[in-house]
Amino acid sequence: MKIIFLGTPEFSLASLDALVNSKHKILAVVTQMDRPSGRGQKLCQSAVKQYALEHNLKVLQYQKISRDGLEDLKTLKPDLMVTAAYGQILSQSIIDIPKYGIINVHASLLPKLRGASPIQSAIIKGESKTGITIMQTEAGLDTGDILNSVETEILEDETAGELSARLAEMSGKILLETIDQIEDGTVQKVKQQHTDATITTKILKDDCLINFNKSAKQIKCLVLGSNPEPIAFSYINGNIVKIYRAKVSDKDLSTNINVTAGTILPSSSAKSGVFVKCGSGVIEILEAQFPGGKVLTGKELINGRKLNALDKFLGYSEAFQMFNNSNKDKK
RNA sequence: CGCGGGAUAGAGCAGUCCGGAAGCUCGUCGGGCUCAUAACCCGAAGGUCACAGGUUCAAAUCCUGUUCCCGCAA
Repeated sequence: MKIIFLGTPEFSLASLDALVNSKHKILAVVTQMDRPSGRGQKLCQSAVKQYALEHNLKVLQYQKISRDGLEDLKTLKPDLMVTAAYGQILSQSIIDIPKYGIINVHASLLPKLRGASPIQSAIIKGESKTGITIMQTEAGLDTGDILNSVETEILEDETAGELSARLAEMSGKILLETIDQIEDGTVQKVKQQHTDATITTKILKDDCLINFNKSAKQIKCLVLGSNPEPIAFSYINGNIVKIYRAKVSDKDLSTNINVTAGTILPSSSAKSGVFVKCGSGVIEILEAQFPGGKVLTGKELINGRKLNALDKFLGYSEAFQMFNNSNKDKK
C-alpha cells in the first residue's frame, strides 16, 4: 500500500517505524511546523520530522493542513493515510483523498478518553487499564468506527511518559495487522457506543497545581499523569516546587499527629524520605525539583534543607493566586 | 543575542554580600550498643571550591573570559 503518515511527537515514532520496516511504501510524512522552543528560542523540529529526515522520507509541514495541504496530498495519490498524534483536525476533504480513507492510532480504549490527552488523563483519572485503538477517521473527534484494539494494565507507579512509551511499542504491531486486514478486506468495523464516550482535553499547567486537601491517591495520580509534561507543582517556603514522582504511603504516619493537609510530617528525614499529609492519607514525595536545581529524591531534599519537617505547602487558593500573579508579571 | 538560577568530598547543600584555618546533613569504611534494625553512640577516610587568566601579602569569596547544568517564558 502507498501510505502517507501524519504524526508529531515521540509517541508517533513507533507507528512510523513499523510502517517503514514493513512492505508498505511511505509516500510522505506530514508533521507540525517547526516551532521556536526551549531555552534560547531555537527552532525545533518534531520527533517525527527528525526521524523522517534520518530515513530520507519526504517531509510535509502545514500551518493548517485542511487549507494548505489539500493539493499536495491529492497529487501523491495515497491508498491510505495513517495518523498518530498528529495534532491537527482533518477536514472531510482530506479524509476523502485516500482510497481506504484515514485510520488513526489512538492511545485509549475508545469510546473512553477521546481527545487530546488520552494517556495523561487515563492516569490522572485513576483508570486501571487503557490501550490502543485503531479507528477509521471521520469528521467528528475520535468518533469513527473501531477496527482493532489492544489493552494493557496501568501500573501503580507508572508515569504518563512511561505508559506512553509502552503504548507506542504496542501500537506498531496492531497497526500493521489492521492495514493487512484492510488490504485483504477482512477488517471488521465496529461502531462506537457513543453514550459511553468520555472526552479529554489538553492538560494545562493550571490543572497541575496540587491541592493537598485531596486524597493521597488523587494527588499521586496527578503527579504521575502530568510527568513528563507539564509536571505537577506546588509552592513551599516561597518557592515553586515541581513534583515528578510520588506514591501513596503505606505506613499510616498521620494518625495521632494534628497537622493540616500539606504539612511535611515529622517522621520525614534524610533516612526515611518525605511524607506529606493530604486531605485523606499520606503521600511520599519521591522526586521533586526546585527552580534552578536538578530533580532530587526525597532524601536529598531533606539533606540539602530544601525541605524540612513541619514545612507546609501553600494552600490551594493562595497557591493558585500566586501562580496567576507570577504569570501576569511575566506578560 | 527572550528573562533568570547554578557548578564546593560519592550525594544534596551552607559559606561568596564584607577576602584571612574547608563546613553541614547523608552515604561509605572501622568500632561499640542491641534478640535485632533503615534506630542509637564513638571514630576514620574522602576536596585542583567547574576551567583559564587578572587584582592582592593572602581568593571558594573581588574582576574578566570560557565550558557545562537547570528554572521560567514560548
